[in-house]
Amino acid sequence: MAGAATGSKDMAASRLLGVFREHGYDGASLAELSKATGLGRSSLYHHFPGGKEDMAKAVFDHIHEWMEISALAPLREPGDPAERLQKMINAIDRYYVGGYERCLLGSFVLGGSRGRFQPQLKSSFSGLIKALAALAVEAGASQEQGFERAEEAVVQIQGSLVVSGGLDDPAPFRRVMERLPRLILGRS
Amino acid sequence: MAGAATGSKDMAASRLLGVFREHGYDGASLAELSKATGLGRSSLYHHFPGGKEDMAKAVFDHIHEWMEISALAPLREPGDPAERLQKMINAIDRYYVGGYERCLLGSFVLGGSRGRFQPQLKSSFSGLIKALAALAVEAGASQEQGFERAEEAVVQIQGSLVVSGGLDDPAPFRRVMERLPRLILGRS
DNA sequence: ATATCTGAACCGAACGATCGGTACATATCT
DNA sequence: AGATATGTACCGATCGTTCGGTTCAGATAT
Repeated sequence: MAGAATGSKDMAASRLLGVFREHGYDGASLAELSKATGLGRSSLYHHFPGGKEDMAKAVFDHIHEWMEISALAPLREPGDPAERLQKMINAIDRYYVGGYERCLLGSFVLGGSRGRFQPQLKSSFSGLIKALAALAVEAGASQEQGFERAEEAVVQIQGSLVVSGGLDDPAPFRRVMERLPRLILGRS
Repeated sequence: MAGAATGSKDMAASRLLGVFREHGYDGASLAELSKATGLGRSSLYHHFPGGKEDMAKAVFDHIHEWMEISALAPLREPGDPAERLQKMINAIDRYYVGGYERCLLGSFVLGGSRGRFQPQLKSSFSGLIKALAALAVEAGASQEQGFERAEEAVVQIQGSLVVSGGLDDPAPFRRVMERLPRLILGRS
């Protein structure tokens, strides 16, 4: 049992994530956070002494870890760029349940709590863009092209989640997922 | 002075818009809505008997009206498609202050209050997509192509507002604004 | 003309409920 | 015993909403 030390806290964070995802930061109440985790109020404050804000930070860590392991790691493996990109796309598709689930990052950006979490948001978005840009460069793009393609990819992912949510129709998200390989790897 | 009858209610709605835009639905408190409009709490309830939800609905109407007049009307005028599109792009750019201001539609989609306003959200997004699609078709695209381009345009606008907000950098939004003409009107 | 009535617009105070957060005594484990 | 974890009861602040009451322009009545 070497690396399994993150156990209970990580479990809590994933439950908290669900609540923040559904209600946003302001909309997520301690009552629901408590119910979702199965922890009483004081237990929550034991694990997250900084209160609600601390819980949200833990959720960011959780997301960061997920992104690193499930989305970015495949991009850095050896092998065919197209295959590695597809692994990441599949991970993202699973994460957003085909476009039916909201993005917590987007929710925090557009919600009233942007300022509080700007560093985490910035780090998440730029990390994602950088990893995708590296892959694009590997696939033959120039540094500048690679960055532009990567930024556009993240823009389209985020935008499609908003539009799919607004239309109550996962099709826009699905179409973006299909466009991603050509967008990142080039037009041929 | 014929059509100026929408006066005070519309004025209030535009002030309310600012608060909802900045704090989201859950984050916007009656105290701030009152301060922003200059109306006391109970005066707000006089104009919006349905309370906070009613105020948000009024804000949607306000947005719908703005979109119809400032963004969509130019698209329907006679004249060069590229020029008409550029008018709309300029209007959007002004509306989001070059990427520094949030989108209320996106905020409501990603926030906890999506279900309450789904009809309005759906109508706004699909109206925008339809108008852009019509212009694309006029510029030579097939029906299907036109719709795809229009959807992608809205996806990119929304996505760039999220990414620009997350990175605290208006550049992604600006780049999308620059890409829009080619995206809608075709590659040539 | 002037007194009377009406109703829209407005207000601050107060409501019950819930908010995020704390204190503390009791478990549970080592 | 001593540290870690949890449940209960509670705090003041703020939430969205409602209430009682005032102001004042304009219609109506005499």
